[in-house]
Amino acid sequence: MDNATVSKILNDISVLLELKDENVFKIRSYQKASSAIEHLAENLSDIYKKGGREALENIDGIGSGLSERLAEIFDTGRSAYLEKLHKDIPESVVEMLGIQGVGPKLVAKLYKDLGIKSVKELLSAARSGRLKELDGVRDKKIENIIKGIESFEKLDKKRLLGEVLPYAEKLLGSVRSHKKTLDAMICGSLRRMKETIGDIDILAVSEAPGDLAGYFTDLPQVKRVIAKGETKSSVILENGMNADLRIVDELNFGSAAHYFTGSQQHNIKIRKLAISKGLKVSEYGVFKGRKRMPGGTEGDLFEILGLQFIPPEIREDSGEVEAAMKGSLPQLIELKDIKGDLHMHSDHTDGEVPIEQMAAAAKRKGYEYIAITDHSKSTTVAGGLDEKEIERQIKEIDGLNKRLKDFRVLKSIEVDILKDGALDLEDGILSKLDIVIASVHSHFSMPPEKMTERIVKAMRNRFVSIIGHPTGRLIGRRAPYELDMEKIMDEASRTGTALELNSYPDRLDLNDIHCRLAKAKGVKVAINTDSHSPSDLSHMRYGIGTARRGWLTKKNVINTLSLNDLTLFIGEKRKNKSF
DNA sequence: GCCGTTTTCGGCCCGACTGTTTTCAGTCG
Repeated sequence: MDNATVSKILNDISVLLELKDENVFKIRSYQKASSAIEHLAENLSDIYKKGGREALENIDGIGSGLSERLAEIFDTGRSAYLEKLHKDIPESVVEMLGIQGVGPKLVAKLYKDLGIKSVKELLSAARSGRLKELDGVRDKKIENIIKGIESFEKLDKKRLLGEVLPYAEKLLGSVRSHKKTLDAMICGSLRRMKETIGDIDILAVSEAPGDLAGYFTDLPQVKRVIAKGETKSSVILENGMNADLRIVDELNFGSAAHYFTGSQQHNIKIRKLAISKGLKVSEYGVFKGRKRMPGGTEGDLFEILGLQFIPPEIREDSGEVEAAMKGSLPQLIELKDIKGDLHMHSDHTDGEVPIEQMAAAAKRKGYEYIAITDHSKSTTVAGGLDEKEIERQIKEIDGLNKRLKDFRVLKSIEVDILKDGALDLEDGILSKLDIVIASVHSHFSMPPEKMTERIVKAMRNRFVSIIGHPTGRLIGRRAPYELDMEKIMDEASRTGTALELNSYPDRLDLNDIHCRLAKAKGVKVAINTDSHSPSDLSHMRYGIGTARRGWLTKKNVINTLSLNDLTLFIGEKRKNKSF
């Protein structure tokens, strides 16, 4: 069983406990454990297999009670506790929690006192006025419930980072354009560069907070105002997303940015650490008794607590606070470290423009090299290239390289890994290329052992320098193919093969957790865009964000190397005649 | 349910906004 599944079971339990009005700290324990497991690089099931319940209890947030629940999950594949909780509360009741402004207390009352079991039943009860039978529910509340249900479905959906970030940046631009705005930034999961985003958080400093709040809630893209105050406003946007604007004094900008960036688990950890030092942390600063400690930046906050600056992307309470205490945080990779892009398509296959235009676009980005990696013949839908067409492309690129100054186009191919792990092209033609990416584009549903063996076999070809989008997932549309990632990584490390972090917004494959595992296993990563047009080159920042979430440094990533060193890396593997 | 350089029991992050309230609970992040 994978960590995501276990994490979800614990989270589901916490939600049901909330509806049962259980002890809030018990609920928080389940939430904390769920989050800890979600961000774990190693497979929890393996940890249990190797070290039993004792090994589980070594993980922060897991004690004897939870280790027992987890042991049952691993031993039997299910949780009797969750099933028992679910007997009292059907899934359709839980779904009502997704409505803005409807929380566990209200859902419990709706279900228990009125027998309302679903969003649909809630809507008709709201319209008929039956909700007034409940204590503390009056006209305004009913009106909000109806409005909440109207945007319920859209709100529920998480969206891709690559969709939301550009949209949020426009919104940020609007906030910044207000005359009284002194400063503004994006916070929340967007700043942490999570692969999917639930809502948009913007923090601002303004000379006239009331004016700015009014301006924000009146923006044309705002569909509905949920809350509007001097310091906090919340709206639903025309695209169905939730956006919050928080306005603070300049003095508090840093501590508010920290608080507003999260994650929640990270904030709790930081605030607990502060308490242990006799301090208090809130969005208004660090306090000793009533006295506010000097300094207003995020850096100051960390410094007062005796911590290194923790980059937003790794604020998940997955070891970053402990590392910052010891001063052992890594220097995370940055966009400017990238010297080239090793996965892009041209109009020879399914790309939109000629090679020369892709090269020009990459050069404008300040890159030193790119690889043109068109598809191979098996990928017929994309017009994959056969040997003759590759020979022609080689000649074209050789010609182009003679004309380009201080830039190099690497001759390459994204070769298909066939069903049995063989490659779509013979070594003879591969050897004429500068670098080769091998990817799976067919037969996605295979037993995990078979899929693992298939990719391992491809890695054993000395011409394969990179495995493209290793899990094949399309976020929200296609599950990753099942494989033994640890085995793949061990083999990648052994053969000197890099794994790709594909930056395409719906791929981000490897994901953040995989990146951390790759780092631990000494596997090199290639952060590529898989660009099909010049504008796709800008997707690199999503790959960098994911890499940073996975604690990667410049040294872990091959396309931070100079062309010369990259060539050495490729050559090193090619020296081996067999694996 | 977790956790412990004061504690194995008694704590557990902190604050804004809304609606229904005469002092606060519920929700959200």
